[in-house]
Amino acid sequence: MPELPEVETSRRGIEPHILDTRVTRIIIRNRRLRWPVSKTLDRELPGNTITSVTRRAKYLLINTSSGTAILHLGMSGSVFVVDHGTPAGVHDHVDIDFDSGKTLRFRDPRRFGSLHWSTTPLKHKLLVSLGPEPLDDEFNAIYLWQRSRGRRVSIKQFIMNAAIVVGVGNIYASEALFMAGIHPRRAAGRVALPRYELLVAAIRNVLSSAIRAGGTTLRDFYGGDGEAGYFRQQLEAYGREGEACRRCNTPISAIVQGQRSTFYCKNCQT
DNA sequence: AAATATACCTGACTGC
DNA sequence: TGCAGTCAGGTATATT
Repeated sequence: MPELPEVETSRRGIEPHILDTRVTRIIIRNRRLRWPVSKTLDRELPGNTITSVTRRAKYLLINTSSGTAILHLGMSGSVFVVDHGTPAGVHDHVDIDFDSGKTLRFRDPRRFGSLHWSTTPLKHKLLVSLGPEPLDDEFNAIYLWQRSRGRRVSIKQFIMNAAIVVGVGNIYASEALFMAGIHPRRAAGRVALPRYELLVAAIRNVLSSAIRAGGTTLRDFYGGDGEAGYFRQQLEAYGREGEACRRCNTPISAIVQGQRSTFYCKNCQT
């Protein structure tokens, strides 16, 4: 599943292949993604040259001088570069052809992904209310502490709220709270500033090491499926119910919060 | 306003 | 071996 590190890895992977090349056509085999893909995209994208590929939260922004394609990979999406004419599979919903002979292909079995066209992408409805990037300086302990005052929502749901901070998915939320020693059910408003220092460091740490891992295992991303469980072996809490905590040997507990599974150590996290 | 539930979708897995 | 049922998960949106 594409977490922020995989989206960033995808960005780094595709950009050199499509930068400064011109879109010759777009083929949309299935418009029924999370939202129907508008025909505006078919009309506006072809003919433009790619100026950069950037990322905001888990959105990939494929920029041209006259507008931006906004792509979200959802739960099961991936993008990769193939040669023109490579046969498409059943879940290959969109192809963007370039004058280089290459095709950028979007594959998404569960169709939770989305694709939009915008001339002002950062003001797009989907992006305008997003919180800071977890690896930027404006995401820090004081910021989190201030935003959390008076909030009774659990700390886990708080850090997964994209209006607070983007890019912390279900897996990394459990991991970061484990690293910081904070109980996932604790109210966000009852976490003290020093513990937010630990939490911010943990979030940065887990995301940046996953980006490094992603860069390694997704090396042959193009044409591959890119779904390798590159971070599996590094997980300390997620998916380890009943297994020994690596710190204290207490069996890891599993609970459900907001319809999502949470894993934690009831001895180490308070 | 904040918190919580729901919807979207299908591959992988479980139990009969 | 097949089949029905369950689960997973990002996030906008609806509901409480």
